[in-house]
Amino acid sequence: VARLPRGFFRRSSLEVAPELLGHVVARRDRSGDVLRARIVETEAYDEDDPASHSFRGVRPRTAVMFGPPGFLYVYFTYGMHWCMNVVTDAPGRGSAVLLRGAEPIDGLDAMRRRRPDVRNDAQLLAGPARWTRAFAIDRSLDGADLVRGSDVWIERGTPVPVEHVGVTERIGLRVARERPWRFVDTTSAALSRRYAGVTPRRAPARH
DNA sequence: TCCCCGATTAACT
DNA sequence: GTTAATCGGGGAG
Repeated sequence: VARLPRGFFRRSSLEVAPELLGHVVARRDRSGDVLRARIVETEAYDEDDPASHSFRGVRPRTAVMFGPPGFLYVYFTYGMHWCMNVVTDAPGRGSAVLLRGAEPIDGLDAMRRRRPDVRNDAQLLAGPARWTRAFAIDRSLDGADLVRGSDVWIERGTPVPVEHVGVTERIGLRVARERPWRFVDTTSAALSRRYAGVTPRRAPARH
């Protein structure tokens, strides 16, 4: 199975985020189990974006975001959760795509082992920190090469057709929340938040 | 050094 | 709908 090439990631995060939907994240864990999942939810972040970790420039934590594309940026948050991103755009540009949700394909037993409390398989990877826990992703994978590495990579899948790509505001932000930079497969049951569709407008007043 | 709060989640009312 | 858990980043002093 072909991996997505470096060039796929060497574009703006706003282009890459919706196009990642439908492709497959693969992970070989320390037990040798190979896990696979179909991407159904992403968010774009960029350096001109007050909500992005790269907004304040290069820091030890965010150095990977400013490096070459096609690498994994992993960060720790809320004192207990890991989240993973795909680094995008040219080197020097602090941009990335947050991987927020996916549908399990292979390695279900290994995922369930890490989340024995989750009843519904569709919920195993429905959220950025749920996904990293089920995939055993932590700081040791920060900076992993998705194009040539053997711990985590991205295989070519079937892109989600544009009519099934939903666009919404990003989740959990207080700053720049309004940017419509979250992308979902509207047909998926593995979203971190249900896609509500276009907000219905109030019927025009009659007179 | 101190303080605030976060690209979250689960368990509440 | 609200909130506790838990810790590292970053700004203020």
